[in-house]
Amino acid sequence: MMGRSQEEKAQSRHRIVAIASRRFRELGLGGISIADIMKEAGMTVGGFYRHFESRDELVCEAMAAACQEMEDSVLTKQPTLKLSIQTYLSETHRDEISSGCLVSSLVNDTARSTDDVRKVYAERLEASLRLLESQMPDACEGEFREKAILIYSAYVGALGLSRAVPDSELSRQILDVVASQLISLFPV
Amino acid sequence: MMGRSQEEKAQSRHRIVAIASRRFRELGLGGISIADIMKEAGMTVGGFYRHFESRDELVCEAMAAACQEMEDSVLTKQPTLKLSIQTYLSETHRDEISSGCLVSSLVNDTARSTDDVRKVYAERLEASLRLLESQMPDACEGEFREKAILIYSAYVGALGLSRAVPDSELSRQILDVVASQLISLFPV
DNA sequence: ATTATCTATAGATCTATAGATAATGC
DNA sequence: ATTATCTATAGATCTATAGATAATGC
Repeated sequence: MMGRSQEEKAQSRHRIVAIASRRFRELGLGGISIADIMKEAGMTVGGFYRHFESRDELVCEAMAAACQEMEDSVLTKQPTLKLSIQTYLSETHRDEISSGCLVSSLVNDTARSTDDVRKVYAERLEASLRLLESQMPDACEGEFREKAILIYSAYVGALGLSRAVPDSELSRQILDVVASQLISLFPV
Repeated sequence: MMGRSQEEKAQSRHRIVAIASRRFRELGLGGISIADIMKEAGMTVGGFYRHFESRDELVCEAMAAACQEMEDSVLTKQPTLKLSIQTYLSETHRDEISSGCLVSSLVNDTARSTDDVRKVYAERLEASLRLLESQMPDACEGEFREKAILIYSAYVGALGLSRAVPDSELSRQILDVVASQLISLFPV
């Protein structure tokens, strides 16, 4: 119906990526159609391919955007390992999947995806591991990276399990006991 | 084309469930069509709905079958905690996803599924936790169940991450460092 | 007669493209 | 003139159903 300025086009693209980034985390990489993403961005499906070459390109961009978002929020708000553990393994993080960590919410999807997707994912994982290493208290003897890998594995597993089980009591227990054990393993 | 005996029907059903159970773990719960599952079972799509009321019913049955399979193989073959850790976090388990543990390969799919699916999943998780508890060495002071939850979270996270990252060096490192740290945390 | 499976297809949905429309921007 | 978006649709695919076919089993 309308022509639009280049600035509006850039805003449209940003809106598409932001919505895709949230919906993919919530519903999985195959859980929402391009038509529905465009509708939520206030547009129709026909405009999509002037922004992206393919659906896969949007998947990569949306994952990269989710990574950047994590980078910005996490780095500033979690200065200590204890706070990082409590935040990652919180009921809030469990319930807000569409704005949460994609390393957990898309781990199965990524394993079944293209190499492009997996590379974006691995960059985010490496950044998270580096952050954990930097938060490791000096009291921790031994290799920081190895400990970071154990902590992050427990993160991804515990958050994933807490979202999968139907029993809310068990769900909370998983988050709580993994958090408290990680904290006691790596004392501040 | 043909009529078949009731015994053959039971075999057909078993074949459908066995194939679905493998393919769902490999490709995700939405990653393969009923037509393709039936084709792999040597039949066509038309016969499906005399066996199952809906696709969802097959998903539940296939997951329950995968659970039973785990129950049978794991219980007998992993008498000690150390062996359990080494088996779960092995490159073999990582690479044989279609016969591997569904708690790891379908954790994200389950979180986005119906309550029926989530209940089957939770039963499997509880059985695995009980097994881990029973393998816990007496030297471990403290609550066995809490330790089992930490170990299983690390299992699910580490195996998932090792399948998602594109770098095979990192993939192996994740499995190795999580396994060795778990073993040192819970000495035999 | 019943039924296990087949062929065929309706109806829904999804990706991607074609052509129209109405602004932008030289 | 260019282009950002729209409407419309082609072509593929998926779930579920209808009706036909050829054995089973009373």
